[in-house]
Amino acid sequence: MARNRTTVDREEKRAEILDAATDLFLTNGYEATSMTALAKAAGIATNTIYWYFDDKDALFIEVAERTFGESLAEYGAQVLPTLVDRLLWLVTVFERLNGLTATVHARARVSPSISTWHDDFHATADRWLIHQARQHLAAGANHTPPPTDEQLAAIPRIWSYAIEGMVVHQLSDRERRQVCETLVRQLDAL
Amino acid sequence: MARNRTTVDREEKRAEILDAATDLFLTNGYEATSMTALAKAAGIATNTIYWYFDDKDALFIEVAERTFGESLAEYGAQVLPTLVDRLLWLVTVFERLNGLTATVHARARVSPSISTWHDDFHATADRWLIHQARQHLAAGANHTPPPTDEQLAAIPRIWSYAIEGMVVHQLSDRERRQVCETLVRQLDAL
DNA sequence: ACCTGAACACCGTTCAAGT
DNA sequence: ACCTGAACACCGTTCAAGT
Repeated sequence: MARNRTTVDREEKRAEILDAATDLFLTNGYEATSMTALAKAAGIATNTIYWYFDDKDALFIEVAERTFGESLAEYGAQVLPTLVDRLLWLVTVFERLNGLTATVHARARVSPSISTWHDDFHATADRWLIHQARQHLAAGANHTPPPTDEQLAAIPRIWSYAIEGMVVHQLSDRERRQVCETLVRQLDAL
Repeated sequence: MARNRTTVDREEKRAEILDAATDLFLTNGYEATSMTALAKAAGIATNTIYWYFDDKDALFIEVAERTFGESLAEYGAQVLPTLVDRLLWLVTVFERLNGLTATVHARARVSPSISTWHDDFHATADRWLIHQARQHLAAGANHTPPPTDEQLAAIPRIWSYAIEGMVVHQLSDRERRQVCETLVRQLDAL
């Protein structure tokens, strides 16, 4: 029916704009990408973007969500035996987003939409990290006594801040491994 | 002599502009502060700023340097007996810079001047943090064997990323203390 | 419903002209 | 040497007008 046909077309057009935005945001950064340049890459007038998206921030959120989604899908297809490997993999996921991590933190202070998205993102990330920590500790089983929930509470924060910091400060592979190994060694020693 | 008189006047005028910039950057943020608003606050024409400073980034660097300098001066006048207290104090120093930490990371990707300043800043911070860690370990003296340099190498990075993360993500006092206590407990356990 | 040309209210920065 | 009015080349966003 016509209703359905239209909906499909709309999604296709949205996807085209998102493709261009993803490409430009990841290669040139958010601030360096103007709506005009984005429209030109998508082959439409600048203001047409506003018929499909609320504003530039909304575009950014969808780009970030899409990129993270793709990365998480790849995770299932991989074998990352150790916790150190899994943390290092997370760093590469964030690195793919290039300067977007710094952009999120800067824009979260002025944009309510990006701020709430950022909060949700960290809530999800924290759950994943605490799960990884528990799994790692259970596999080791060489500690007496096991750390309490209270003691583990700060772990996902320290880890996510470390991951963001490594990406933002562009550490080398060697330095990253050193940091991740220290993080895991410190968890074991807790 | 006239030479000297002129130099003094110039420094005074620079200081006036810096006062206005510090006030506006810290309360409204870097991006939200336009050169026009800044000029109005300083009581001069917008383009006059460019006779005293290269560009907006140069202004930012001087504001950041000045604010950190003042905070470090206060450090000497305080008594912070434990390492946890010292880390928590560092968080409040960064917090005073409001959203400027996120701005530094975002601008460092596009501005060479801010990038090199940022690198220098972290080099200094790393030396201070590693000194604090060593001092703390020496005071405790209840570990066998003491951690090697290799093992301590990642500590200043983990700490500075955690401090930046706590400020950027606006943790509560309680959460901050929890993170800092965990960081120190993990150092002791190393 | 979809798309656009033109305009709006900005932005950081430059430059010729003043004193 | 110091300061400015006016302009430059942008920016994200809006809106009336088209189809």
